[in-house]
Amino acid sequence: MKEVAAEVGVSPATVSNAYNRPDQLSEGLRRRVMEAAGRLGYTGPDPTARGLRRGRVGAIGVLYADRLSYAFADPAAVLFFEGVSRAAEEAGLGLLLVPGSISGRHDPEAVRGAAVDGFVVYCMAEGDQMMGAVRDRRLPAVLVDDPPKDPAGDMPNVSVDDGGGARAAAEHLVGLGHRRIAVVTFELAPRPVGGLAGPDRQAQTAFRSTRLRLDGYREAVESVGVPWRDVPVYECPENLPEEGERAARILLGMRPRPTAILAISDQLAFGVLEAARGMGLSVPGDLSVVGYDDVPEAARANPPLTTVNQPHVEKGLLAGRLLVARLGGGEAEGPGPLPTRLVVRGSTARPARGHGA
Amino acid sequence: MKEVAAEVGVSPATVSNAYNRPDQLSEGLRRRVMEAAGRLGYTGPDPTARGLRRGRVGAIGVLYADRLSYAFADPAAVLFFEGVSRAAEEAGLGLLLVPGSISGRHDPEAVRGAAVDGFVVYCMAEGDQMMGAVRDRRLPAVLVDDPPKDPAGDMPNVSVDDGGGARAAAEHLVGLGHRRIAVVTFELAPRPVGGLAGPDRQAQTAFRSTRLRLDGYREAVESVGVPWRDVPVYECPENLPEEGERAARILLGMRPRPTAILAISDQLAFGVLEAARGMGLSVPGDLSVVGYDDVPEAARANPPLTTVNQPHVEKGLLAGRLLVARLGGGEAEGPGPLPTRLVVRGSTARPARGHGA
DNA sequence: TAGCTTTTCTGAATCGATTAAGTAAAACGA
DNA sequence: TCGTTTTACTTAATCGATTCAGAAAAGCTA
Repeated sequence: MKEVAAEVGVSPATVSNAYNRPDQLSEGLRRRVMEAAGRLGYTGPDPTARGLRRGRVGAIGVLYADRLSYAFADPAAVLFFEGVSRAAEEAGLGLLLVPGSISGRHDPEAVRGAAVDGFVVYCMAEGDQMMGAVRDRRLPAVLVDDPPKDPAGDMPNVSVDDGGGARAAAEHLVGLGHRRIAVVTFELAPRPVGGLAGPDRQAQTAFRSTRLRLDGYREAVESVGVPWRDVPVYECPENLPEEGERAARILLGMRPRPTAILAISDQLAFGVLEAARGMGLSVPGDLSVVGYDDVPEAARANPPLTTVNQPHVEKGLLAGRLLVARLGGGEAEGPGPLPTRLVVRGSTARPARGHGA
Repeated sequence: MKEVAAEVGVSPATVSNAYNRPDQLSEGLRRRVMEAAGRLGYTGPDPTARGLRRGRVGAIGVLYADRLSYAFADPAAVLFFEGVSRAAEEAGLGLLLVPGSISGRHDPEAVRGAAVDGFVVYCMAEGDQMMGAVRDRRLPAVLVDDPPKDPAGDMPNVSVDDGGGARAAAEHLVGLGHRRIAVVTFELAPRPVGGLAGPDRQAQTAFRSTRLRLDGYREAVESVGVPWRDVPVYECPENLPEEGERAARILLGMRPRPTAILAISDQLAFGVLEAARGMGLSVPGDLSVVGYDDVPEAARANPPLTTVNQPHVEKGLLAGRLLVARLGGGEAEGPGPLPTRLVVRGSTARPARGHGA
């Protein structure tokens, strides 16, 4: 910029104005500045320097608890990102993806070094050290799905009615007459091992939305007199269809065999469907399956998956807009929990006779 | 930082060293600095200021031609991002998503303002003005899939064997005996209208990989004596299953009806499958369908989709690593075209009698 | 034409760090 | 004990812009 100023014979301040407030200088000079800039290959103010001086870098960070590559493998997370990116776009901001873990190690370093104006914190376990790092940055932040227990900070949050959605899913099954129900869930807490999760393990559930869903399932089955301890819960170490398949093969190998499976995500449900196919079980004839998320693929699955819709994109959009509002100095508060909705498709039906009660 | 320095009674340089080169000062002082920092709520050097001084901000930008929300809606793009994010993670860098279009307007502004150390340019049309903006930034950049015609810059690229993959797909169909083949493609050039694309429109194809695929199809069908003009090509304005469905309904309404459809992406192929279902056509009995990309859902589709596998994640990983190498000052060159591979599943078969020739 | 406002541009401080070069003190070798 | 190396810090320049408080020039009014 100094060079451009020298070339035109004006002060750097003027060049800066040429870019940032064209009304502050005469039309002719502005043209000359731009022309000289073009000649010297200057494309405008350096984003970093501008960021430093202005105190805003023009980007919002999305903090994801795990490795970024996991996030991209999860269609629900991707839908959420889509929403956030839309909000960022509206505000003309960039979107920096900030991993909570780097090469497998959980490390708040990325949070400290992220050049952003604020954070959208997604999918963070309660009490995660990452939250401390976010707070320390003293930047506006919006929490999604998992508001931490300590409400010390003034961070607003956006969440969905996870409990209600899960309850609706389970009520649908018990309403159809299912009594032998099994649950396939993803990580209950960071660094999971996988396998059947007894009461102890379930009590460790660190993700709020996960706990809410499990509680929702529980309420529904207990409401028809099925004790929760009779409902096997299989914890998958990763939210992948292959893991869901493995879990389902184990659950479906139990006797008496479950007549229905509640999967805590569509990804896992797809695996359950695959397992049923592989074991020669027809869905929904021999087995009913309910997913969670209602990702686009759910409608195209074979059979079309009954699942719980949650407004992922809207969730991201609202979280993003909320952050943008906070960036602007507002004290905007998060909306109440977003609605979830059971979508009945072709993967659920009454249990075959003799299996129900 | 100045405050911390004052608190401890040392110079700011020492505080900086405490964070960046702990070996430069005594253990005791370092502890005192850290302790004072904690007391004053200082979390370490400001990323922006550090970026300015060091000339590196610790982030790489992924430039996507369209709106970010479109990118997230495309599973292939998401897989690519996954690869790039993995490379970024390896190098301890952040990932900034840079939209080529903001609220629908194609605008290189985001490129100018992106605080990054380099770009991975994905899916850019040839001759896009965006490329000029990237070049002007004079940052290392890696081109993916669509190297622009002018090889003026020294930007390396990573691409896949799109022509070969497409040819294999079409050869598979003609090998099965199909002669009435139709093509469903996504945008041929920016700002598409959609509809049947005649030779004129096809000649405008601005995305290199798209043209390579179309050419691959063409070679294969012409090799068995079918003139390319007899192959209807339907251009969808967006890469969405719904668009593929609409396209297929139109193509399948033509008489004589095509016995096979080549879809240029799996997303579109899913729509084709849906259209066939809706029209009471069995796949592969009445209609064969081949996709492109081999996204995870392809294997789970009903029927499992025959498609062309391309290593999306690896492509992103290589592009990311290449950029990282360039960032380090290396002159690393891109690998040759990555292989594509036809994956035959359940959506293709010999045409029903009487429809072939 | 004097006095006043407006327009157009400049000077200089500032944002928050990094880093090469330099200095004072401590440790070391002979 | 003197010269030399090492250790532990500091000084001051720099990264590339923004922005506020003026100053000079121009335009306007009466």
